[in-house]
Amino acid sequence: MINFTLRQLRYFEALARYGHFGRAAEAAAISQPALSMQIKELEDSLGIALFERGPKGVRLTGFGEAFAERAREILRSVDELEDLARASRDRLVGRLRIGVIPTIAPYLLPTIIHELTRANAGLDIYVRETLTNNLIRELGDGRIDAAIVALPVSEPSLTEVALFTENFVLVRPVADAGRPVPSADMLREMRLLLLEEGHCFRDQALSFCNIPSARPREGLDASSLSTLVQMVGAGIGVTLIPEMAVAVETRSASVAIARFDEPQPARTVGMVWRKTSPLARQLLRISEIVRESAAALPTPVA
Amino acid sequence: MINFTLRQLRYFEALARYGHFGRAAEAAAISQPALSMQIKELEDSLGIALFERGPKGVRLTGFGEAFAERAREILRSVDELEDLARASRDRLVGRLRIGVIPTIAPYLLPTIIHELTRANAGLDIYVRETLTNNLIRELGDGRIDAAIVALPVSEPSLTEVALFTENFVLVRPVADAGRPVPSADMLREMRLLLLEEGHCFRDQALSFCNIPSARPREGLDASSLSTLVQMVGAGIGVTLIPEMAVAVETRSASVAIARFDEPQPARTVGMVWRKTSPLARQLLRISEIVRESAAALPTPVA
DNA sequence: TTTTCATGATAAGAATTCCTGATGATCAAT
DNA sequence: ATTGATCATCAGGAATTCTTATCATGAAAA
Repeated sequence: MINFTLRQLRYFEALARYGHFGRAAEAAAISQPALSMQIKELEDSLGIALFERGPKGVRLTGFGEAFAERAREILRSVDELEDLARASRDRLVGRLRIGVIPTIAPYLLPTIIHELTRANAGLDIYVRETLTNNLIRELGDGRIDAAIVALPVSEPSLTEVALFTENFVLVRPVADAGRPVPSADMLREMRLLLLEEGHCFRDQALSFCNIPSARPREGLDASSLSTLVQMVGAGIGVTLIPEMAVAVETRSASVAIARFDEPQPARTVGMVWRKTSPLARQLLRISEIVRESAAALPTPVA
Repeated sequence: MINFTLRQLRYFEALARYGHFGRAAEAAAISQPALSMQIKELEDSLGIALFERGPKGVRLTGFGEAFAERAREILRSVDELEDLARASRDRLVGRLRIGVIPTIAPYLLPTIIHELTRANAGLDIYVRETLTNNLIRELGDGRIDAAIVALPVSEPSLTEVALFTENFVLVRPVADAGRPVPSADMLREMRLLLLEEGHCFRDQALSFCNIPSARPREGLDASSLSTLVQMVGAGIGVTLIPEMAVAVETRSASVAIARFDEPQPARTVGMVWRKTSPLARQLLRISEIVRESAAALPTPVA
């Protein structure tokens, strides 16, 4: 059974380079007998001589030369692998799989993807956009590395850090623009358009209005904030959207935006990952980048 | 200082493959704690986690996957290197540099090169044709691996093995064809054509005639047996050639060949190499191939 | 919940490997 | 012959690696 070690390859390389046990041993920072033994062991395990010993030094055999060529290549690969490790130690490298809920993704992702790739060249970012429940499950399965969702998640196996808090604003037809801002109770009596079941934002909006989320509601639910705003523009009703969505969603729709009186409805957005994730340190740094990116987004004047 | 071992790489590969310490340890034929320790050591030396531990097994991190890809490549190269060693153990491989003296080379080389490459596919044969002195020097310098010369060489640092003994035959003009074969003493009085100084064959011929080789001689010396035979054909004199040369050299010249009476002049041809050469075993086998090749050569009828 | 099971980590001692320093053997040059 | 240089060998000790036994943790089952 042939079985040499990287150490032997390194010693071999030194001896091939110097052609002299004493000097090669010095270069390898070991004693000459240690080098002799390792070379001998290497040759024995290979069953073929690598060097021809002479009184004035040693010389590679024909096989030794072929061996040296491949050995150097292996040592080079090993060095590169070590370099890769060194370079990856603090930087995030390779693949980052991040999940984001649909009511955040379209507004936050362009910025944070840009910031992350800028800060970490060579980082491949995969994005998964789906409902919170799915994200939590995929996080547990190791299908994604982190998720950006509304807090709290309250999974003991997950670490969660808050990123920012955002208010919800009222979206109503332009005709209503000047009218007073309705209270939560008034809102309950209005025709309130909401997202489909499963979106946490739907539950948050209902909660603000003190409406039990289980209660069946008349009217169609929308599958995206964009659709909701279009429906408001068509005069079907009113809705709430997170303020982060205002800039994007009201660009092409003729609707009026109004802030609620204090206490404004709001939600806390955070990032979560497995407590056991070895990326914990890097994920914490990423969460900071995301926080800064979010803070830099334009706030709607309302 | 990062410094991992091939062993760690192999263990890592097993764990990456099985995703389970126990099964990977079994596959690597070690205990589970031993695997745990080596993986931990590897991760510590890299300064970055390779696996994410979970209660139902382990999973590669993003960096772990990049690492695995390169690690597998390294392990593959190592395997190939071991294969190379195994394949080279008994077979002669790579480069064989062999020297042959000019009075043998043209007659023996075609056959033995053919035989050697047939027996050892992948063997590159380099041939050096020069005088014995040069061959011995180049042998000592490691510029060639073996030499085929007339014995004895009497260098204590060299191993010499006899290959075959060949007689010398007389080459004389066709007009002399029927005449009795001259004795060594008679030969001394005839016009004997010889090779230049430095050829051992010149000394061997002179020795047969009991002529001191130091004595200056009239007439031009030839640089090859071929020229000698041409000169005989032109009626300039007579000469001796090794019987191995007869078939080739008398093909196109009109000369007569005659064997001497016993004891016929002869020389022993052998192969020599450095005693320290690690190719010793293979060279001995090669010498046998050469011996057989020589024996198979057609003997002149004379 | 409590128990059980599976998984990886840790600890202690034994086995193995590796290294150092001293010495030996060989060869060449003086 | 003597000296100097070179590589091999040896013995003892240091370092590494392995095994067995045990622990800690979390998930599944009762």
